[in-house]
Amino acid sequence: MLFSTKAEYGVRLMVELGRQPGSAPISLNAVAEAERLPLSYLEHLVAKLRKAGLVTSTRGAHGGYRLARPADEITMDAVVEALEGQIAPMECFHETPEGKVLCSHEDDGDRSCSTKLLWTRVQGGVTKALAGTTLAELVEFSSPGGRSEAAIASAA
Amino acid sequence: MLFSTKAEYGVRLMVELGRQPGSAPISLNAVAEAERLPLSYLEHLVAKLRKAGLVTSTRGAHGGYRLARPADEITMDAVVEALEGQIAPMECFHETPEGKVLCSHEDDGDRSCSTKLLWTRVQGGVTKALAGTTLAELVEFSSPGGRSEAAIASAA
DNA sequence: GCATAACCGACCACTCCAGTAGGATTTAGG
DNA sequence: CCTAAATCCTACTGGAGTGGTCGGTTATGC
Repeated sequence: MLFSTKAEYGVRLMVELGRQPGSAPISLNAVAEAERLPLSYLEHLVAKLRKAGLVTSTRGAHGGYRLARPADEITMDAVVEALEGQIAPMECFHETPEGKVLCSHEDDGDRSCSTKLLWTRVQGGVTKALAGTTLAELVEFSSPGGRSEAAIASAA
Repeated sequence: MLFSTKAEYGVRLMVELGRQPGSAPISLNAVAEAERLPLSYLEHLVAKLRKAGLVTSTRGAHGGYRLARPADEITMDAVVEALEGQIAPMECFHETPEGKVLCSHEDDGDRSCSTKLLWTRVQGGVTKALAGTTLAELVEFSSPGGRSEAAIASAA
């Protein structure tokens, strides 16, 4: 598996929040029941989403969570990265702050890493798919009158 | 990490085999020393590659491994899949023998899975990158007079 | 027949995953 | 003010997968 259930559950959580357009916050309990997911586990996930600035919370009775931004301004690379950590295809694969790609097998004077080409392409494919999908799309897709399956293919 | 070192080591192994154009088999020991990888661990990996029909082996003294096909006829999706198992972005993501994508959250009468759109796109991006890269490319890229870094970007 | 190699299976330490548990804190409503 | 509802926080745990190691068996060239 490329991703664990953290991403799976977390994305579902975000979709659930995006489904309600009202300004009232939604309790985790409501999300847990709607998606049939364990509440106590969702707590861990939503904490990551909050720390990443993707959702806001209001405490106390009638509290809950809201999207921090409109759903069409939330791309899924931010969501998945908040939940799973940095998305790299491989352990040896690091990204410098300037966005340059490094492989730890290169900088020790060795010949250039034979697998770098492959992992770079893979990462490109994943990030393009994630960054090219907004939460709004998922909300629309999952709603009863949502778009057809044909929409799945289009990644651009 | 999307992939473990099994894919990393296994791909290196394949590149090493592809580097020698001679017909003589290459011993695992030679590969292990060239790439500084533990021999006994490589044994497990090469077994998977052999079972997948990607390499052939000859036993006994002066034995070793060869690519089962020319390097430009080996695409990396087969290699990675042999090493890591079926490449699915998510546990709930199954592919039927006919190539149809199923999500286990759909077939129990539920509404269509809200995350299917996303994971389908991600998988598409990954498989496109893997299937669009041949072993021959990696061999050429890693050789001393190999192609420039500019080649990394091109995924088509 | 001996060194060299592929093969095979058992084992092991470690880490991460998925989830539970228990409590502390905050807040709306009565 | 009290209480129920909710977020928040930390610690713990069983299980699975990772990244190896080890010992032994079989096959083969010299």
